[in-house]
Amino acid sequence: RLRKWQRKIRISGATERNLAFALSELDRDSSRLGLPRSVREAASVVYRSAVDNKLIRGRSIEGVVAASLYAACRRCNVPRTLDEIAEVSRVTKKEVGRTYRFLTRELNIKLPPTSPVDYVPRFASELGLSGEVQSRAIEIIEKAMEKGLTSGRGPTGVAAAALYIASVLLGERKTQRDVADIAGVTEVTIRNRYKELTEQLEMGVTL
Amino acid sequence: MTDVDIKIENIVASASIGKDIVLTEVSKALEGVDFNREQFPGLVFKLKEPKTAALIFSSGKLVCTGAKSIDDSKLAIKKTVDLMRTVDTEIPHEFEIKIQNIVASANLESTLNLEAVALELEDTEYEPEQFPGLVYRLSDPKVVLLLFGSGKVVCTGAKTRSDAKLGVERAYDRLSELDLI
DNA sequence: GCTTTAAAAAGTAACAT
DNA sequence: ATGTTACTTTCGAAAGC
Repeated sequence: RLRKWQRKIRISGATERNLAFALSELDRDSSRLGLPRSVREAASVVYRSAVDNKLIRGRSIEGVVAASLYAACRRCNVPRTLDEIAEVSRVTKKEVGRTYRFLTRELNIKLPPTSPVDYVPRFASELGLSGEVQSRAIEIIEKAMEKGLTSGRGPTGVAAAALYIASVLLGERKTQRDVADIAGVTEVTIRNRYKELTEQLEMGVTL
Repeated sequence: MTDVDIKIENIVASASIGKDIVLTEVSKALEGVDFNREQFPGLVFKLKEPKTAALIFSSGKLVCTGAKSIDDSKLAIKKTVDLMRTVDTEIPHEFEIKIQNIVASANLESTLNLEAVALELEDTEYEPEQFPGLVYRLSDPKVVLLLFGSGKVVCTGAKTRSDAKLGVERAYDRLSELDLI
């Protein structure tokens, strides 16, 4: 009896220790990404349910924390790319993605693919672009989605191209290099996306 | 059932010549062999015709990849084993060959709105941030399909040509039922 | 899970011209 | 600015870490 009791204490002690470690890891990653407390809390909810459902087995705490954070960012419409999550955590992009798939499947979390629209506010503010440019970029993205121009394309590339076009149209022009750097894509990608958007959507040869 | 043409792009097959072999000996009969025991336990041999690659293990088992038809896959294995037999006459002439995986491509001839497919179709994964194709897992036949916005498709996991074809056709019909084609 | 092989799809990236 | 090469995803077998 006594042995069993002591063992339980030891286990719960380890559980608490692990949770404390996970939460500190979550705080570290979140602050490095400049995420609001609400997102961090959403991530901790995901992490705790992963623990409750015994999904940590065979996985690193860091990996599950990173994947929980990635999922929370998407759910809260303030997405971070797998690369950005991998940069601040000490988990590879591959493992964050793999653990994310595992968690969403096991916890029945159904998240639609990230919309390029969700990247607009962050990229725009980092580029110092106005609310008007943001609205125009979002209009462009919505038109693009209706015409199936976003299928298979990276959300950040689409958001970057839409912001670039909107900035030019509204006289707040930014260089492709600046937009590319902030969106984390190459100039070639912005060029490919805006060529497609300006051609397939009504826009004239305004660039 | 809608008929859709498929093209076999790659075949993975395995075989077992019932006898253990000494890889360093067998490698003398093969040209351009790669072998790093620390890196990988198998000996890598590339055959010119049919253009395939074989992984040969000391247990006498081998894996052949790259063939574009079942006949070519079997022919490639037979040719490789014939070469091995020049330095090990004990290797039997009869042994079993098993097709393990067939990769095929097809065209649905209709563009797809992947975000819509991801919402309506069951058992799918779509993460455009990572890969432009949508992953669709079918249980019967048990194959995995990669669907692209262009309407092009890749089917993998099938062990027979008919299962690969059936998989593509079932996917096509399912997309039709859901008005996603 | 990793290591090695081959192959297609379409997008993106890295480096060269 | 364009071109080439290469990596992302899916699958399976092999022997062993």
